[in-house]
Amino acid sequence: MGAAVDEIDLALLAALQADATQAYADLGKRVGLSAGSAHERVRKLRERGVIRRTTIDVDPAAVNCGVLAFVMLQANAWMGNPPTRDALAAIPEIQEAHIIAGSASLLVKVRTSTPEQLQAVLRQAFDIDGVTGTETIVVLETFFERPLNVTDPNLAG
Amino acid sequence: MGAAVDEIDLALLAALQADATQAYADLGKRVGLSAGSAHERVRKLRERGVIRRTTIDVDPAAVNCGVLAFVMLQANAWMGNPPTRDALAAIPEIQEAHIIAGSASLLVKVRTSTPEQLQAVLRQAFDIDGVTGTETIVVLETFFERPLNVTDPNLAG
DNA sequence: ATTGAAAATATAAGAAC
DNA sequence: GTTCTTATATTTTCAAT
Repeated sequence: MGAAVDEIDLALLAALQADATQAYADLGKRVGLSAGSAHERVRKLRERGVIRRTTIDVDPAAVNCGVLAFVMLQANAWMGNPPTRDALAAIPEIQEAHIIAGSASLLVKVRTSTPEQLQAVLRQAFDIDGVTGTETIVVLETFFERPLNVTDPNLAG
Repeated sequence: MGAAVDEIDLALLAALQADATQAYADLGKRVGLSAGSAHERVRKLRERGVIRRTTIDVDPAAVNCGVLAFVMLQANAWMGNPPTRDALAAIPEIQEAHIIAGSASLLVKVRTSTPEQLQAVLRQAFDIDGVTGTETIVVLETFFERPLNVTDPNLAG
C-alpha cells in the first residue's frame, strides 16, 4: 500500500483545509519544514490521492441553494450498483449519495432553491429503478459544515 | 444587499470548485475574461462571502476516518441555541450539524476511525443538555460527495 | 467594471548534503 | 528525505479606458 501519513502530513492537511491559498513557505513554517520540503510533501499527498482536490467552499444561500434536505430512499432491490449511482449523479441537486444500513437503502443530500424544486427532485428519485419510497428530512438551520477532522488524537497516526 | 451573482460569476465558481489551483489566466479564458478581470471578480466573490474559503478535499479513508454515520438526535427542548451549537462543535468527529424538521431535532454527520469511536461520540452526544435519544444511520458505501451545483439552469441567475 | 503591463511573489525543478 | 539555489510562472497592483 501507499506510505503512511505521518504527523507532519496531518498538520499539512489541517493547515490546507483551513486555507489552501497560503504559500508553501508559510505552510512549512507552521509544521517546521522548509518551503521546498512542504511543497514536496504536499505534491506526494496529491499524487497518492490523500488530497483529492483543491476546491472552494461556496455559500449555498448566495447561489440560490437555500433549501437543504436529507432524503432516505427505500428500495426493493440491491442498489449498490453503477446504474443506480449514475442515475443519482445525473440529478445535479444531489450533492451526496450513500448506501446505508437500516430500513432505507440510500441516503442523499439535496440542495435546491425552493421547496418546489425539492419536490421535483423527489419525483425524479422515484423514476430510478428499484426506488419504492422516500422519507425527507428538511433542514431548518445549519449549525456548521466543516472539513473532516484530521488531527484528532484518537486517530492513529 | 450585496450585488447579484451573474452568469460569469457562476462559471467562475464552478471552475474553481472543480480546480482551485488553476491560474487566473486559464480561469479567465474559460469564462471569456482577461486574467485581471477574473482575478478581480474572484476577489470580490471572496470579499462578499460567496466564496467562503479555499480548501482541500481529503480522502477520509487515508486519514483513518473510514466510518461514516448520520445521527439523528431527539431532544426535549429547543436546540437552536448557541450552547447546543458549541457543544456539538466541540466534538471533532462531528463534521456537520443541522437543526431539522420532523420527529428528531438535530441531524449530525459523524466520521470516525472505528465503530467503537462512533459509539464514544454517541455517548458524548447524550451528555449535551436536552438530548434524550439518538438514531444512527451507518453508511456502508459512499457513491459520491461533490460540490454543490452552481450552474443548474433551474436556479435563477 | 475591464484591460494590459509592470513589479512582487510564489511555484517548481535540480544539485548538494 | 531535506535544504538551498535558480529559473519559471503566477499573483497582485496600478494606471488607463
